Amino acid sequence: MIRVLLAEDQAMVRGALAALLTLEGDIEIVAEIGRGDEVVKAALSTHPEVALLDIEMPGCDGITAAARLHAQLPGCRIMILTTFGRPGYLRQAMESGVVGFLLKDAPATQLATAIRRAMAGERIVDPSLAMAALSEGNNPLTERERSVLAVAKGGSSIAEIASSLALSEGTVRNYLSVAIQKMGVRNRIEAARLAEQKGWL
Amino acid sequence: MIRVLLAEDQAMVRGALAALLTLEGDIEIVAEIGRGDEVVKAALSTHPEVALLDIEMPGCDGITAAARLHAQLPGCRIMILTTFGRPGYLRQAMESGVVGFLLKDAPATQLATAIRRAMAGERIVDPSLAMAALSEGNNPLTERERSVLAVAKGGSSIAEIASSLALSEGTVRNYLSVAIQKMGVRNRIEAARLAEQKGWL
DNA sequence: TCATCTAAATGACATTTGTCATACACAGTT
DNA sequence: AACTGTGTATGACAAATGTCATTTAGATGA
Repeated sequence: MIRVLLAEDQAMVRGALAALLTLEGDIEIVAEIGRGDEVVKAALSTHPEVALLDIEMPGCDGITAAARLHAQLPGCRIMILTTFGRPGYLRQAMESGVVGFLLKDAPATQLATAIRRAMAGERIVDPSLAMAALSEGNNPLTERERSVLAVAKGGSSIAEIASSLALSEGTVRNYLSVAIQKMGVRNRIEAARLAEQKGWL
Repeated sequence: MIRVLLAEDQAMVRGALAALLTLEGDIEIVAEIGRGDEVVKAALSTHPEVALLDIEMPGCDGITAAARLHAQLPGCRIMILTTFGRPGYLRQAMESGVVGFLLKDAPATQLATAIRRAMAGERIVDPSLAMAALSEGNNPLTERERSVLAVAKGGSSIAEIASSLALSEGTVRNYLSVAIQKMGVRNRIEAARLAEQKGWL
């Protein structure tokens, strides 16, 4: 039996995935969690061989959870199972010790297969996502541009961004302006959108 | 056996939900669809007794699909199963002939129960959502304000919104200004966000 | 018919935003 | 010590945006 930990915030989806995996004779769900910050604790007490993590979770996001889990329990194979095919996430995930990256758009049958392949030591990446990651290239934004965009995303005014980051308004405008040009969009709303969509946060 | 149609765009979630329901002895999935605009066709050929629709789907959204399905096959009990607990959606859904509204945040066990209760002629609404709908009150936006906000949501400039709706720029500014004041926010980005979040689209 | 209402438009105005040139401090290199 | 790059800041300016008073043209209704 392959011992699997399942972390996904939507209870119904989590339960459904558990049902799906339980139908496979060789897979056993040893932990079900709905928050990112409880992953490590649950893993330490249940010793899963494979951990399946969603990215969007309350507490902490799946990629952060993956990094922590990898540090604490390096023997556990971590797979990300998520809605978002942002190439930037794939890169971050791979740097966090993740061995597989599946999309919820993939057929349900692939999930069990992927788990078995992960157990066999393979790396699993959704092929369409891998292609996208290659063609996307790297994050063109600097650290500061990212942080400014992250705040701008919420719809704040320049003045609010400036005070929330302890920068001057002019500086904030500069970063936004540069980011807007780098991404070839026309205002900070589109810039924030695009950056988020690509996983460049 | 209760004949169920399942429409949900993420293949893995769809498959998992199907597995979950199939475990129940009295439920049979007669159709699985990943697009809103294929719901009616599938229903006409498989005659489900209950249809489970997600809101976010390619082709057309679940609420529109519900309205069409209700018109074509009034005997089929339609339930919305979705991520978004926007009270505005609940109202629209109820006006579209839907008998139940469940959130994916609810425990997995509730799904089968809800299906059986729908078959028994009950209306099923997630209690937390019903409360929210009551306390939220009504959509304060006029038709035009809504359409302008719907375009603004994508990050377009005023000029783009104006041409896309065949209105003058000044008029668009007026509508946005009124909407911004009605909602007590500070710019159209926040206004669009808030309106969407409340399901006031 | 007249009064009223609404959607749409206009124009004026202040504020916010995006762009750009420039400056300065600091760290790391050469 | 001089050079380079980066992060931060200023100030100036044009363009976009938000606000407001006012107008026009249809539609509705008494």
